[in-house]
Amino acid sequence: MSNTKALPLLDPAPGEAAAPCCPPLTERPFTADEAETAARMFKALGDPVRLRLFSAVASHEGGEACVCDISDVGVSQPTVSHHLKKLKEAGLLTSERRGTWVFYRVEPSVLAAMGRLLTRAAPTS
Amino acid sequence: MSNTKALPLLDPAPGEAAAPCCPPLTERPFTADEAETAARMFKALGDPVRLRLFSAVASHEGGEACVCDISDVGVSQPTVSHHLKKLKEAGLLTSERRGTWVFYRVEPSVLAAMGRLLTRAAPTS
DNA sequence: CACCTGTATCGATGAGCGTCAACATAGACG
DNA sequence: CGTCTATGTTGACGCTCATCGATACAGGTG
Repeated sequence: MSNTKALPLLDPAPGEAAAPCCPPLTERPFTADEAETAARMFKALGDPVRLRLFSAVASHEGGEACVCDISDVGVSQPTVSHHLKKLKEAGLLTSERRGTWVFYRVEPSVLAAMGRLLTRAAPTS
Repeated sequence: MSNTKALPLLDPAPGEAAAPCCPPLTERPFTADEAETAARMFKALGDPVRLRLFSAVASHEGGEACVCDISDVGVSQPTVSHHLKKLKEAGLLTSERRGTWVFYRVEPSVLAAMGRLLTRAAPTS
């Protein structure tokens, strides 16, 4: 159930390619709400296995990969599935069943939003 | 104890301002070692309170702030101290006692390294 | 020196998370 | 329809972590 439900970490403003959840970290102190939203993304990438899976998908051809292609991360198959689900719930990945295999694909706008988060707003001093 | 011990998440290559621990996420599948290193940074920012504290320091004037200026995040003072220690251990902050107060300051090179991690290598989708 | 303020540490507690084995489901193929 | 492969789900276990109150330490002030 809830296959279509994935809490978006971005404002899905139509017409805007990537509306970030928050300003750059260095621009303003985060509010409790902004911090909660952004921390969810960071926490999703805060596990080595998840980071490897995400990197494997992101670096794969076309930005998508079958589970069978990336499941060699040293943990059991249920654990891989569990982490992929977590990444999907965090809005970092989307999944699509294609015949026997399930393909995961990165959400490019989220990547851009996170990059903007860490972009130094004022590099001077 | 271990006041001077802070595991650096960057290669402290002399002469190189910011030597990132890892390539961009989209460039190559992370190795187990790279993932472990990078995940430590993400995990440090994966808590709303820590993210607020870090953002408060990063956005403060001069990139540094006294604890008394940023400790209004809804948790007790020991918890604030605990999270600041975690951020320091992750290499994201440095601390310096100046009289009565302790000032925390961001490590700019780490911020740049993390930004590079999330920089899309191939923006042409 | 006594006292006050700011910050760190300690010990405990409760919640959350990563992991696995076992089982369930989906599609392909005969 | 039966079976095989690929993937997701469930339940349980152990560990880590976020949080707090109490306490300790540091430094300024009288």
